[in-house]
Amino acid sequence: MPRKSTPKPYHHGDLKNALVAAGLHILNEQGAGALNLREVARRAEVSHTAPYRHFPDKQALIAAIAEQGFEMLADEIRRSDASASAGAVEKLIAAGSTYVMFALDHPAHIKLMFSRDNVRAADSDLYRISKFGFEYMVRTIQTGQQKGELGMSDPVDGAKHLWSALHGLAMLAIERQLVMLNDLPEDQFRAGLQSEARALVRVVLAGSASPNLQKS
Amino acid sequence: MPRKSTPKPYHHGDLKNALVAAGLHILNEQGAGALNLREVARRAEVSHTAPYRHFPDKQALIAAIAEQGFEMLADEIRRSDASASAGAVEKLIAAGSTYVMFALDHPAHIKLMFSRDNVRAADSDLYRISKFGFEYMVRTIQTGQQKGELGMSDPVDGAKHLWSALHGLAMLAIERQLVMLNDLPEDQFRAGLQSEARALVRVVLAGSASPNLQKS
DNA sequence: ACCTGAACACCGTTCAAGT
DNA sequence: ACCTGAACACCGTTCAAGT
Repeated sequence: MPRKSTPKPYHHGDLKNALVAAGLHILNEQGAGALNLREVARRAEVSHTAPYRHFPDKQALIAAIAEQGFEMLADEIRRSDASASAGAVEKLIAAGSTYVMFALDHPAHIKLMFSRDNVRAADSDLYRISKFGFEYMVRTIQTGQQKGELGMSDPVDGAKHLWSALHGLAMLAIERQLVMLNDLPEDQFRAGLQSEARALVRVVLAGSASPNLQKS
Repeated sequence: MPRKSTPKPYHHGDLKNALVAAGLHILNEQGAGALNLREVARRAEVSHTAPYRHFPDKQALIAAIAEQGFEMLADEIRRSDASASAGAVEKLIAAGSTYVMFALDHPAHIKLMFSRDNVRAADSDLYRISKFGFEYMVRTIQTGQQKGELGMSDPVDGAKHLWSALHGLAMLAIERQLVMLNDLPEDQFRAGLQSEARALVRVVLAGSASPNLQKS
């Protein structure tokens, strides 16, 4: 008899990806506290030991979920680059805003992505993709300098400052540490944070271009 | 017979504080993964149910540990303020560097302090002390403006930008995301990060003072 | 090759007792 | 008032079996 289209979704072919998808779902719906191997197995409808056929331990599954997160973030940055207008400043503002909005939309996921406790360093694919955002900023700054749109001295320093500022804003936002935004309704929180992100990129770019910064 | 000076350290008087101290010790020595109630009880040499006489649940103990962390951080910022020279820029650079160095010295602790998963919002003492750093920056910026040392428009915006940048740098540093520092030996990592923190404060202050930042 | 059920050590929490 | 031991539900991981 021919297989129906939805009887046993995996159980054989693609359990590995199904487990990652299940983990992602749990992370988004129930948060990091609910992300455990047995729950993942339950959602994928396999026994609680089945995941061990595909991942050596819990950390390996989490690393795979983190990698998927960095790929999602890289996709969004590429999309933001494509739809932003041509100038380097505009592209950096768009990418910065995208980074912070990604964090707001996937708070548990981005915390997991940047948690050394959860994510082993060993995986080189994970390492590579985790640097995408930073390298995008370096490249965009370099291009902007060549076109005379940015007055910054060192692109790597500039990207470091931008990334620090954006990452900090994102983390403080998802931990509800930004008092001025906390009491706003969901949609205004989002709009307010986006505006903060854009302003922050402008401030860092302006500061990086400022000539009178002696070393210390 | 008279009590010796070290036989049963608590068991009565101050178990609550002893539990917080034990938790702190575990956090610093073994990391967040090892911080659980039974381990805390073991280190305090009481039964694994004794903590429930002082904290309703694990989260309450963690909130107390977080509060202690914010108090330690506030102390360090006060110390930094006292020893920095008089100018607002110097004070902000010193405080920013102090913030980042605190994170480097207590990585598990500061992650716990800023983790909404672990720390309930309910405790008003905790809430108050958690705002100390931000409010210090607002006050210092205001003073600097009054003395004409800072050209910034809004002190709250300035403090927000500074805090975001410093918090981001601190988090990225402790998660070993700053590639350019990772391969350095411990002491050079520390020195490099401190230099980054100081440079970052200068950049944000310069950018905040920059006149040509139109709203978006 | 891939999956399962029993089993072990461990944790958070509750509860009936002990002093 | 404060502390303890037994007990329960739950998790990560291992292992001997099953198809």
